[in-house]
Amino acid sequence: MFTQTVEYALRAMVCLASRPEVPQSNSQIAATTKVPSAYLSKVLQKLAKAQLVHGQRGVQGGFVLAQPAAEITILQIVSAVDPIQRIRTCPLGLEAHGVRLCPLHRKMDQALAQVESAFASTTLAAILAEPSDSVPLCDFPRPRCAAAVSPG
Amino acid sequence: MFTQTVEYALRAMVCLASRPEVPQSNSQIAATTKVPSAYLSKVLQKLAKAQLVHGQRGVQGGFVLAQPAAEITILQIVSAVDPIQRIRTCPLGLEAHGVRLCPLHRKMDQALAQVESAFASTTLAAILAEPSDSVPLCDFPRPRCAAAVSPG
DNA sequence: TCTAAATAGGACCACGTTGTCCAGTATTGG
DNA sequence: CCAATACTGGACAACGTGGTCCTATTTAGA
Repeated sequence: MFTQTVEYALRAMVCLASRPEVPQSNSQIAATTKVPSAYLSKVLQKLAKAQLVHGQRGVQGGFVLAQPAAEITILQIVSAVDPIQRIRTCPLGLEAHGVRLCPLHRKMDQALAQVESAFASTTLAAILAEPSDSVPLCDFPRPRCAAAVSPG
Repeated sequence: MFTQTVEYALRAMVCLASRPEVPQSNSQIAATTKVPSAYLSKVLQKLAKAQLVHGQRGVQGGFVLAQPAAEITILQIVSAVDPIQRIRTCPLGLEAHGVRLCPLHRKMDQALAQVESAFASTTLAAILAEPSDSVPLCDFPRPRCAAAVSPG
């Protein structure tokens, strides 16, 4: 239902949000998120174009969030890499349906709207703050770990 | 978000449900639903394997619903051609997440669950019965038309 | 200034989905 | 039995997504 690219983008953003201070390089993020690094670089480029991250070249460079995690929603991330296509006009091109969709497409669009709304109301910060047995991207069960594996 | 195949399958099922008595041939359905007929035949085969429609060969053959429209849900149709993949285990394969997903994947799966639930609670009959300005697959605005274009 | 680190971005390939075409087979009617 | 109808199913082409690789460019620091 969601594309691989969306999954990757969300992982990368969670990774960045979990250590907001230091820039993280493509390969660091790739290691933490288990995303193929060459492909991750494409995804990060899309996120950069959408102004969600900022990439800094050169030694000590890497990526940082372009805004505080509390101000970035899941929907923004999804929209940056693979926007949810709402159904706005009849897919059959029937004149009579135009903007007022028939019950079938109305139902489908309602489902899309629900997803959109759920994603719009969830920020990166909320994801990281949520109490849980497990922490995003982190392989040890208990809390108190900084959500990302600390590099050796 | 939803695949083309899902869209086609739903159209075909609505088409069949709108005239439950007579079998409709592939090309009739294709014309009504504006789906490429060669591809529609693949979709109908999937629906047949899922026991949602029954195909009858030979003269006067065609497809009919295998169950009453009131007993077929949108979810069944979607599942037949392109099942919604719920997130059941951590996509990163992290041991600690196992069944108890981290907040990120929990959120994503909740969105999937919402869609699933919306589709599970909607039947074909409900789609056709719903009052609306426009009728599925039908290009004239007012009700009282049988939801499918009557053949000349 | 030179080198190493790191992003930016283009070219390219593999694969699944979508879509087409064609031969095979069942069914009805004459 | 014959012919027309219509589903069944396999082979194959077009296309977009996911994924790899290689080169150019920027930047920090010795």
